[in-house]
Amino acid sequence: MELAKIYTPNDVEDKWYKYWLKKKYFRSTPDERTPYTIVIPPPNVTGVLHMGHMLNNTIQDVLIRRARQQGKNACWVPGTDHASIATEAKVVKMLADQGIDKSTLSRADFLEHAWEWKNKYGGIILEQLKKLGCSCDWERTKFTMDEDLSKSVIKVFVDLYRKGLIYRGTKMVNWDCKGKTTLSDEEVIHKEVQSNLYYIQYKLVGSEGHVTIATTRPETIMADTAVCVHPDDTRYQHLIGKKVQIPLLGKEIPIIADTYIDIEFGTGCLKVTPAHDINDYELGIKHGLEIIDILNEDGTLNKNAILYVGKDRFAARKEVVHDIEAIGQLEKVEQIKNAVGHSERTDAVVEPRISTQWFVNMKQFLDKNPEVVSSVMDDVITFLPPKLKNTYRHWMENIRDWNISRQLWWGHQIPAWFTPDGTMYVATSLEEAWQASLADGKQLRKDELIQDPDVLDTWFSSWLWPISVFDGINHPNNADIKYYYPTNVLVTAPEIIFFWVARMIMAGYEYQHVKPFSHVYFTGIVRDKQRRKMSKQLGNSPDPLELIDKYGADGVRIGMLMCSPAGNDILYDDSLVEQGRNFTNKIWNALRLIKSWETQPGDNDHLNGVFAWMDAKFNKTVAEIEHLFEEFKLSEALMVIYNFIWDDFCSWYLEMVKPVYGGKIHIGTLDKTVQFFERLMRLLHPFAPFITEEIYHLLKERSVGDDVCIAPYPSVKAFNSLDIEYGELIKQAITVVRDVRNKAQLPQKHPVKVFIETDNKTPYWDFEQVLCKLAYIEDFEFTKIEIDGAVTELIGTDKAYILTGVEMDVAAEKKKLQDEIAYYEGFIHSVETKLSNDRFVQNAKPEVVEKERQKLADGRAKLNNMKEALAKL
RNA sequence: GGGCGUUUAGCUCAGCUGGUUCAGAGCACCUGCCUUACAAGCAGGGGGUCACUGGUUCGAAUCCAGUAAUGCCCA
Repeated sequence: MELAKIYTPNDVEDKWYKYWLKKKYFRSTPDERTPYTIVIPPPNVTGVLHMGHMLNNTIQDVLIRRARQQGKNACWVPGTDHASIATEAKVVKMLADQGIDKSTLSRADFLEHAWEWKNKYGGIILEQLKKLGCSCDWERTKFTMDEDLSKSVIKVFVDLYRKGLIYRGTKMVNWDCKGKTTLSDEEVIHKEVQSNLYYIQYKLVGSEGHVTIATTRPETIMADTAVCVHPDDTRYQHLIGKKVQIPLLGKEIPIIADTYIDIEFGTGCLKVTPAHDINDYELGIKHGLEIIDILNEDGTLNKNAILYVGKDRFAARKEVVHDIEAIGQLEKVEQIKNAVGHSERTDAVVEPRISTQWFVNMKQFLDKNPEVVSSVMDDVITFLPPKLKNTYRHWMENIRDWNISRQLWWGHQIPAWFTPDGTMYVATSLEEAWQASLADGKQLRKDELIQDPDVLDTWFSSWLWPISVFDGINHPNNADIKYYYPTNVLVTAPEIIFFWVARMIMAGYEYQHVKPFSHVYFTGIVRDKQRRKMSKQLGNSPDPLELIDKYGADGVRIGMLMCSPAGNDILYDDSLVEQGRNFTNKIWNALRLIKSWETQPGDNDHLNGVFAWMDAKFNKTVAEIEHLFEEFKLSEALMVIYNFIWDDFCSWYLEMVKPVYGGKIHIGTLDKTVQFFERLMRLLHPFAPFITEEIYHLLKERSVGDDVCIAPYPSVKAFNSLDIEYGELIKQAITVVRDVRNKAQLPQKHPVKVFIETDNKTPYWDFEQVLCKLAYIEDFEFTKIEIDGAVTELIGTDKAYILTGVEMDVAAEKKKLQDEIAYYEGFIHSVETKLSNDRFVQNAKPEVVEKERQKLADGRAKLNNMKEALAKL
């Protein structure tokens, strides 16, 4: 068989992915096996695969594939969410490009366009996940606006409303002028920016003089309804109760006093704008001030502003400043740094705005479900890394009500209907609402009931995800939800901790009375080498599909995972995926080597030690990996496998069993080797699904259904550590001999004679041929005496005399020995000091003391050997 | 301003509830090799006062306190 010299992943990957799908290996239905469930954190339906997704989904796939191999019923549910704001924005833009203005469309027409768009472009990301090798049960693919999921959302809304956990209220909310909708607090990103602090004079009414206020938002002066000072502030005390005039506008407003004012900040005199600042709003309520809203939904000034009507808030700001300066009432401008809220989706500067919205009463919700906090704090749900528990608790303790209404069309329309007299009916359908109104004695036609035009926050759908994908809201006891819930692990980014993790836990306890998942694995953020977050705007992110194309999905997966412990950011660099690709190539070439061997009968007893070593070491490695998986240390587990395959298997094992040039291999050795290789492929498969499947099948003919994808994952088995010790000793011996040659600048194959002085000849007997082959030893013997003219080296506590046949550099040899003697003398000294310290011997644990004694004995033996050798020189 | 974290090799990170002269891995770097599986490779090698200061202890990278840098979240 001809195998390419370099591994080419592309064909291999497509082939096997199709094969797995055909065999329905990713399909899961409830049965008697233990379930292992992961629900994908649904990406936006508008989304395309980015580096963060790659990392996140690789981790999920590793976990799910391993579980599948372990014989669990592995179920990974894929899907997308409808992303109200982002999707609506895209559709609006698409329509605008076609010359259609959204405002000219009816809601129904708009939604038709939106669905059309979704069906055409939505879910690209799911196709991309297939390229990455993700083993989702695609038959279970869900979308938050599917019929059953929508029903779940409406049902939950009505239920929570009836329980008094959802209310409608007028409050100061975050307004996104670009998206023209409110946002929840979590959707507002505070960014530190340079701002101007304008000092503006307000003239006193009825007397000379003025007060000066400081503001970063001068365009809001038209909405001022008071000026406020601290009652103890001696600068202003005499002015309390008087009036000032708003510049330009000339309107008179009172000077009020409140202890809320920070005397130190600015001038200690605050303009109060109840409609456009949350704190001012509170002040306004307290002092009964008028609330004047001067902003339109798109951020332009409305007629209430009287001046600058129709102008954008930022344009108005400039003009206000300019005009105030012109009338000499701009005192000064200072540069300050302040945090300004931006919309997570549109990046528009968020305006505080009074409006009537729907809220979830979070405090009450948590009081009702105390497990939401305790489950995380008590590790009923474990967080990885655990440090995020604190963040979680802190948020929970300072939680504010969740604004769940959005002024959009794309999403779940709020199931509340209003009668012409303003009575509201919350119900799962118009029919139900109408019936309720009839019961109230209202004589209305159905079409007189008007539904609230707003939709629900997308997160109000996705918080139900672990339940709703199994239809557990509509059918609480169906077979799926009973079998798959709670899920095992949620893999997500730390940025989502409040949006998702927290709220999924809330929904889980409210509706299933059980946690939604047992573990939450927080991935890091993928950044570039300069630690900048990867983003489209910066253009610092590679295209994931190009990467897969160039390095192979396995290479990319390995590269991404190699260096990303839970919670740590990953600093992406091409060299990572390059390393991944190199590794796949290494494996490929190991296969090529094995496939090139021709077999012959005979015996291979001389390799028994090698087999025993490899076997024991494999089992030891499996145990290590098992342990690392338990702690979700996937990077480390991968690294262990990487080293085992590259070093132990390729660099040592294969070299040991490899026939000499032109020679043939014993059939039993080939069988053994194929077995080892196969076990390694099973071990590696969760990380690199494609190449492992390919190799698994190239290693030998397989019967139907014998695929690595479902082959048992190697389990922990007992092993004899002596087998490992012997192998490691021989490796050391080989290295020592090579090193002697190297130091003497002799060619690698320069023949040498080696004499070993040892108490235990077994390892040398077991490995003699291998030792001689790899170290190019011409003649190997045991000895009980010094060998003249030989370089002396230690292999553990054994002594090796190496005759190179070349005059040795006595001075260098002496120097080497002297250095080592000095080292061991120091070592022995330190151990002796420790042991002669009574307090150590008395206080330390007995096994620790025993260990120290052992160290001392070992050290002394070695020292003696070296001293003797030195004396001979 | 409040809270949480981090600081170990040039880079990215391991180092569990103190106990091998404990300082480790991968990458990068240096030296020598195109040795018929692999130069996407092989054989070797150098490199760190564990941020700083003090404390606890027989013993500290590890525990405690303070300092300094830095990051994240919230306001």
